[in-house]
Parts: sequence; structure tokens; C-alpha cells
Amino acid sequence: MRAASFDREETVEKIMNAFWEHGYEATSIQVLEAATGLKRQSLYNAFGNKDAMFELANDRYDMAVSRKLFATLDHADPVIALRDFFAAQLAVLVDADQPAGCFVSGGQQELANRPEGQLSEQMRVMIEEQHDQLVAAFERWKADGKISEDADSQGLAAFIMSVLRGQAVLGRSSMSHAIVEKSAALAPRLIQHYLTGPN
Amino acid sequence: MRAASFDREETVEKIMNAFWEHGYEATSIQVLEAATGLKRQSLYNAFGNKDAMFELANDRYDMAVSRKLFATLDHADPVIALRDFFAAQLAVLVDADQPAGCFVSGGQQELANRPEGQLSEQMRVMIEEQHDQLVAAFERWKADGKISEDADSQGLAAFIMSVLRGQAVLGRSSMSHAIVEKSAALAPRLIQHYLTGPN
DNA sequence: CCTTTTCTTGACTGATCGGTAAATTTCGGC
DNA sequence: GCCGAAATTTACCGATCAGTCAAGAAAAGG
Repeated sequence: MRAASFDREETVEKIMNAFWEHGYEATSIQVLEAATGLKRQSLYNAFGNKDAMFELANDRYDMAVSRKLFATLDHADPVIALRDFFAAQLAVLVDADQPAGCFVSGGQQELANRPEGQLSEQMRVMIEEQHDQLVAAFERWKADGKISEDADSQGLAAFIMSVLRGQAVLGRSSMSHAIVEKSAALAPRLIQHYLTGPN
Repeated sequence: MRAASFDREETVEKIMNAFWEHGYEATSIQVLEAATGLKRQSLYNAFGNKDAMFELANDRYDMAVSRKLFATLDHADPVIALRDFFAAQLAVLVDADQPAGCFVSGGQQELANRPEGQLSEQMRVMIEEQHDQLVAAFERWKADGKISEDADSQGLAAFIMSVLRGQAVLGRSSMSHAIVEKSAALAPRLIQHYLTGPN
């Protein structure tokens, strides 16, 4: 036996950042070698193949980034929750220490039309789960009497998912950060306005 | 002299559809050969190189698809305009005769972090122009007294751009078409609600 | 008809792609 | 200390990438 000389978690994070920054196709094994400091065969030995590395990166993004964002929805007050939700989204998108944009949006765009749909299926599930979390949040606020019984949870969830993905696309280019900031500021106000009436 | 045996406009359209469907990287020259029915050298002879083909495809998308969408904003009534705007967007995204999703969103995601930024610059300009068209529309409605003087044209434009891009991402996978439909239905109502108050 | 110009065709380049086989090093177990 | 197993390194594989070269085919101009 011989212990691996690298930390697996750290390596997965580096792989995630590489895919996040360059996308699936443009992240060649060479790029992953440079990003992780490992040699080709060490990567294959540890993770299998490129698709498996992408899946791990996707999982890690889900755990480390997405879940933190959606945790803001746990707040009992929908106004505060949605304000924090979009603030957290903005923070991710403009954080200079992280790659620009969003892993999920980028991957979805690039992999959706692939003939072999293993990876796109994984991303689709992620998007569906996020949508369901939003629906659940609105249903919870409904049950707690925080918002009207008539509110369309499905529609609102779908709408917020759209805003989320769109901000991720625009946040990809630093030139559009101003647009993302304005959008992130206005989005919760629009929704609040719709839910609770003006004031 | 000898006349080319193919119609240039038709060929550009086929090239556009290929890039639209597969993205930049995944659309190899082989794919373009199959899509256009032309041989390699004919393509290079007619268009120069791959990047030039992508630029032409991008231009054509702008002319043929985006402009039609933004033309709905010309209507004097913002309620009708925004309703038609999102209806037109939905129509593009769910049209089975066209590739799924949106050329602009896909290209922006894939090319934004390229070292050589020729193509991403072109897409950034496109996004900026669309944003400006939205701002202009709101300013016009303001001047006509259709919406409040206090309305934040910049913010609303930024917000709508986000929704637009996000719907394009979600529309990329046919599994998410239900989400796009709900989002496209709710978006204009939310904005209208915000602009004119409930009812 | 014949020449000339252009388009078309098919073979080819060097680079890079994802993935693998075999050699070499390094370490834990005895 | 040495042996064997696992990690690392180096070299390589066929396939495909964007782009090119040099012939062959076809049409316009005379």
C-alpha cells in the first residue's frame, strides 16, 4: 500500500473550479493537470474518466454553492428570505475569488443537446430539485399565512428559477455585473410587491 | 468566373442552426459540412474560418430572431408590449422547428471566459444593445405617461434581461419547458403589477 | 472551341483530444 | 532491509480538431 500524495477533497475543488471556469469541452485533461498539479494518470487512477470528474465537480458545486444559496429560503418571513436569496446569488456571481457565472447554467447550456445524456440528466435533476425547493418554500409560507392562499407556487418557483439562471448567464461576463446587480436588487421587490401588494 | 452552386443566405442559416444547437466547440467543421451539404474547402473559401462563420451566424440570429422579439416593445401600451414580448420569447424557445434554447445565452456561457475575446465581445455588445432597447422602451412609456415617472428603467431592463436569459437556459432542455411556460406567463404580470399596482 | 478563373473535391498537416500500457518510483508491512 | 503493492511518471494510442495544398471539374468570356 502507498498513500496518495494529494488531498482528494482539495483536488475535487480544483477540478470543480476548472470546469466552472472553462465549461466541459474546453476543460481538457491538460487543463485539469495544470489546475490540480497532478499528472494525467493520477487523475484517471483516482476518478476514472473525464465525465466522472465532471459529475464529482457538479456534486461539489451543488453541496458547496447551491445549497448555501437555497438555505436562505428557510427563513419564516418570505420578504427576508427572498431578499437574502438574491443577495446570496449576487454574492456568488460577483465574487472575484470564484469563477464567473454559474456551474449549473454553463453545464446545462453546453451539455443539454449531447447525444449521450448522462451528464445533462444529472444537471436536469439538479434544476428540478431547486425548482421543487422553491415550490416547497412558497407552500410553507402559504401554510404559515405569510402569503396569500391564491399565490401560484409553481409559477413563482418557475419564475425565480428563470431569474436565477439568467443572472448566472449575465454574471459570466464582468461587463454585465452592473446588470446583475440591478436585477438582483429589483427581483425580490417585484416578487414582494406581487405577493403582498404595494408599500 | 464560375458561380457558386449554393445559396449563401441559406448556408448561413444552416450554419446558424448548427451553432445554435451544438454550441461553438461542439460544432466541428465536419458538423458544418453535414449541416450545409458543402465540403470543407467550400466553407473556408466562402467564409474564411470557423470564427468568421460563428460571427455570421451570430449576426443572423440577431437579425432573424432577436429583432423580431424586441420589435414587440414598440407597442404604445407597456402591458400589451410586455405580454407580447414574453409570448414571443416563449414561442422561440418551444418552437420544435428551431434548436432548443437561445444562441446568445449559449454562446455567452461558452465563450465569455475565452482567452481570445473576439467572439465574446460581439455577444457582449449584443446583450448591451438589447438592454438599451429595453431601457429606451421604458423611457418612452414614461414620456408618454403610460408608467410612473419614478419607474427604474435601468433596473427593469436589467431584470427583464435576466429573465430572458434564464428562460433561454431552461428552455434548452425540453424537460424544463413547463417551467419556461409558467415563467413566461407570470413575468409580464409581475412587472405590470409593479408598474401599475394590483388589478 | 478554348482559355481562364473559380469552385469543388479529396488527401493531407500538425496539434490536441480522451484514454491507456508499461516502466519507474515510493512507501507500508513483515 | 527487503518485498510487494500502489502511486506516479513517461510514453504512447487512435480519433478528431481547425486549417491547408494541390489537383480536377465546371462555367463564364472571348
